[in-house]
Amino acid sequence: MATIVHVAKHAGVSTATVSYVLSGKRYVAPETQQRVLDAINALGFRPNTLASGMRKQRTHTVALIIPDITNPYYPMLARGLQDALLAEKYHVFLCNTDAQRDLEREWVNDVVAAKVSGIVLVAFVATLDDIQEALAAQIPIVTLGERLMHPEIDTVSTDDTAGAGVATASLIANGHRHIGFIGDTQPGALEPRFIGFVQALTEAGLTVMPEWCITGDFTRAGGERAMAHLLTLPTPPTAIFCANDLLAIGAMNVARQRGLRVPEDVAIVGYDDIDAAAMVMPALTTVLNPAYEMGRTAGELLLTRMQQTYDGARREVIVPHQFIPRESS
Amino acid sequence: MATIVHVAKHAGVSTATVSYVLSGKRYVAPETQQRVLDAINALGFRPNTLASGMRKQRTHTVALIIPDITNPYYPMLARGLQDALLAEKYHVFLCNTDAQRDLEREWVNDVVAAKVSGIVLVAFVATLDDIQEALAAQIPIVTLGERLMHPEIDTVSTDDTAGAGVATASLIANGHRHIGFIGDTQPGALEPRFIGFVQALTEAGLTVMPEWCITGDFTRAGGERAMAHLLTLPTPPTAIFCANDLLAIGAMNVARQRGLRVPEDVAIVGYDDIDAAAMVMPALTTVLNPAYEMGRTAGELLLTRMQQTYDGARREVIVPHQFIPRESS
DNA sequence: CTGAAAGCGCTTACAG
DNA sequence: CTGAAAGCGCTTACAG
Repeated sequence: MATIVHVAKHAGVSTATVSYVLSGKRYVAPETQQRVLDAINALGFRPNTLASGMRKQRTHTVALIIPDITNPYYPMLARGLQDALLAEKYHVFLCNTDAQRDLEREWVNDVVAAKVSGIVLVAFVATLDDIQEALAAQIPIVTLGERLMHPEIDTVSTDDTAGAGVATASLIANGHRHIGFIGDTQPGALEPRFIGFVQALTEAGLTVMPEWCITGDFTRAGGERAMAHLLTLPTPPTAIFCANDLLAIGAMNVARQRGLRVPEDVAIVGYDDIDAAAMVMPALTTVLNPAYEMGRTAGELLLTRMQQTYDGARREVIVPHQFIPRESS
Repeated sequence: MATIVHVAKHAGVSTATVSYVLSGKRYVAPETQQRVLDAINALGFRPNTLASGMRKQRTHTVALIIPDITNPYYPMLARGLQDALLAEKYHVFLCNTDAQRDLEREWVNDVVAAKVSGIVLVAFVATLDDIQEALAAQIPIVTLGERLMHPEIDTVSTDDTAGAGVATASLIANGHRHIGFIGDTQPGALEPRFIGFVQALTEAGLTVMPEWCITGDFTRAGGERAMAHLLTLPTPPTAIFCANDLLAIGAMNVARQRGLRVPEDVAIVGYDDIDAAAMVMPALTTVLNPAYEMGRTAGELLLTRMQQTYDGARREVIVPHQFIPRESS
């Protein structure tokens, strides 16, 4: 394997000059430059990224720290990030935390020790305390969602309240007056979807009926249980906004098993736009959770920090949601 | 940040000794060892992996080179790999090639230059030529599928022929005699699924009807088109084996739109067991493509090579498929 | 316009 | 049982 020393010898220059033609950090006479380039080609030289990382204490890689790549939301996020980083040829470390605090903390410290150039963090439970080492090491961080506020951490998020509002409003626009909710009515990461639902009803002058608002556990089975319960009520809602697609698909299956037509007898809207949403029958109306776009945005924010083209105050970008009307409403 | 030099001073030993207590590669007197350990704790020392990688020309990371993490098959594979590597704390690089040859080649060369400790490669088009640098650098490689045969490359694969055979046999066992196929009847990566189908019919003494074997393009739309075509035939098949779930879901949707009952009027079986397979109605009978298990196995094979606990001949492990009966057949 | 040389933080062959 | 020192392959402050 050729090193910079071989190239320097071959071109009759110092290693410093080779390094400078590679980095462009100082002027090199055109003819010298050409000789170096020729030598690089002749020897098939590839700079050893490890050695340069060692000098610079940065490895030209970005750590993506997420709960679980197996959750359908994250692959898109990962791809968006990679696509943003591709042109600059950053590598990406994939780190799964299973949303456990000690793992979130451990991965952050671990990749700091590995001298990554930047971190994209989807933290479910970590606090600022847990990422102290990264902050101290001055490694740029972008978080998804608004959990980790810090003057030097950029964040990208979506406006779930608005997304839920649009989805609910579409039901109202279709003439529904009896509208239910399946999801989480309690404070937590997904509460904004409930808030958006409530706001939309209120703005339309409708009242929120507590017995139509069910807390389910965000699985298909949870949706089935919630729907089964709603259907025992004397007057069930004619439309339901579900806080995610799994819930919606479960609800839809139960409705159809009971002989109800969707959307004629009950209209159903979900949230996220997972793959299955387009595949079920009827295809599910939903709100796209823009994972790809968020990943890409995170990558772009990170790049400006890593390349030091920006080092001002905290930025927060909100990626627009997108309502996807299909057949279930 | 504390370095090995600080630890050595603090413990009153040489850096060599610190290094040896860390690696366990030579005997260190118990008391000395204790002093070093205490110093490490006192200073919060974390070895700089970059520096050690630089010396050893290996970074304790594994590159996962796949077409696209966004394809629902690969997240499971990635997770299986990570879980296998977790105990040994290897990092993983995620590399998307979009199944393009130049990208496959480029990523391999790139991660070789980055001195990864091992490579898990899902190559769609690369040949042995394209991975020459990795071979030359003696970096252990595990490939998925049987495309890249080499005495030093371990591979893990599934027996798709057998899986397709079991799925088709289940249809025959249910009394079907008119069985169609949607997928790819031509040579290629998914041909084994057609071969398994043909073998099962042949073994049962049934004839393969060419007009019931449709080449679709492995999307839901492809399945819809194929099914629509089959239904124009004077006597359509009463059961269909589809070479993947997307195809099967498309076929099922068209059947139901035409008023046919599944499985009573047409039975349908898919392949892969993607998330949506369990969510559609009726839930899809399918064959599990054991992505997680394959990732884990790849990780295990790689580990033995990276840790040099094995360096014998090429190994090939075949991960068992699993038939998943549900409602569509 | 370019070079000589120190240094990033480890590991390990050599020596005793 | 342990240490002194070379070296992995770059980058960059210093110098001219």
